[in-house]
Amino acid sequence: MATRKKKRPASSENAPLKSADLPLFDDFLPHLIARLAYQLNGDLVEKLRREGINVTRWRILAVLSMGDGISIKEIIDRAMVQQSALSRALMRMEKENLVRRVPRPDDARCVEVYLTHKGRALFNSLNVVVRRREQRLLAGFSSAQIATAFNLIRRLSRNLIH
Amino acid sequence: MATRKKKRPASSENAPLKSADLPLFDDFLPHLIARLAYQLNGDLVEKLRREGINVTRWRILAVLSMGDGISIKEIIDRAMVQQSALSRALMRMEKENLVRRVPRPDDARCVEVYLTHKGRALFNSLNVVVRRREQRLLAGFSSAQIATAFNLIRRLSRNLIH
DNA sequence: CATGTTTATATGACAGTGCATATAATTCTC
DNA sequence: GAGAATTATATGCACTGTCATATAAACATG
Repeated sequence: MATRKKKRPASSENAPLKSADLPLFDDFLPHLIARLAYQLNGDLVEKLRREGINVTRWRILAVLSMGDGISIKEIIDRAMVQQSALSRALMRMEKENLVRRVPRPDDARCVEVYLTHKGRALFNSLNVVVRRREQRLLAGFSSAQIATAFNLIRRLSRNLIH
Repeated sequence: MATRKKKRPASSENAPLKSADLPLFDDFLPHLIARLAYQLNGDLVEKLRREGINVTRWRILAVLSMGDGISIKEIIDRAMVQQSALSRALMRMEKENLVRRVPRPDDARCVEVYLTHKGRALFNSLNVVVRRREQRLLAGFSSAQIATAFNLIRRLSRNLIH
């Protein structure tokens, strides 16, 4: 699978080409990023499966571990989960005693979400394992290169903010 | 600054956990990459929705446009879609006349998948739009920086190959 | 303060996915 | 060349996610 033909970049513009001449995606950064994220995700899924949780739940736990008592609205962008999926996920997690949902006193529209002890313990135990992915990802990088990597990803991300 | 536009929920008042001491994910490269991919994905979904197709289908079209007549097995890793999901997606796409599935003559276990004219036309029309994402992503990058970006992402990806 | 608007979450309907496994074709081994 | 093992794809089932919309609370405005 790593045996893909290389392309000459800059040889021609985006003229309509025969499909055999189109190494379309190996030179397309969004695709490379999608692939990298896909690989990382597979890695993560595998680690979470042992504990029987999925990526959505992991992200929710992670967000909450950074600060409890926030509303669903506030979780959405941090956890990268849609409102509707989040709402359901949180209800399921409440049933399993991983989180607690409490109506906000001064605004009954909002629900404050808290980690339970069980939820926090689960996060902590998983975090140890999950954190190791970074080492493998950055294997062979000097600390200067690591800094470059962080800056680059952050800058790319910033470029996409509307 | 992945999270500049978000408001901190006044961490000092309601934090049994010292969230300020736990910059858990903004300094965690896998998470930054996941976020970047998430942003890109949202972008892509939006563009594809107008044509009524989803990301899975887009990836299948893209892979096939690079070279027809390959088997499902060969599509899996290129399209980043699981075998089972792929199998079904292709059946649905065949019903909509976007692809053709033909048993391979010398090995009837395999199915050769071909783009139809309609499928190829759809890909071409979408590709024009989708390709523009890269420009936005790389806005403000010098060509040297672009080269660095490609090298970095490729290197990170390579590190995850077992 | 009745009513329209906005904001936050929930939910019905249903498409899509993943896991485990079934089916079917090929290859291997003796 | 019969039976076991392997390979490629399909499928039943449960679950998750998405879209559109419902509900419900707070806010705004005359």
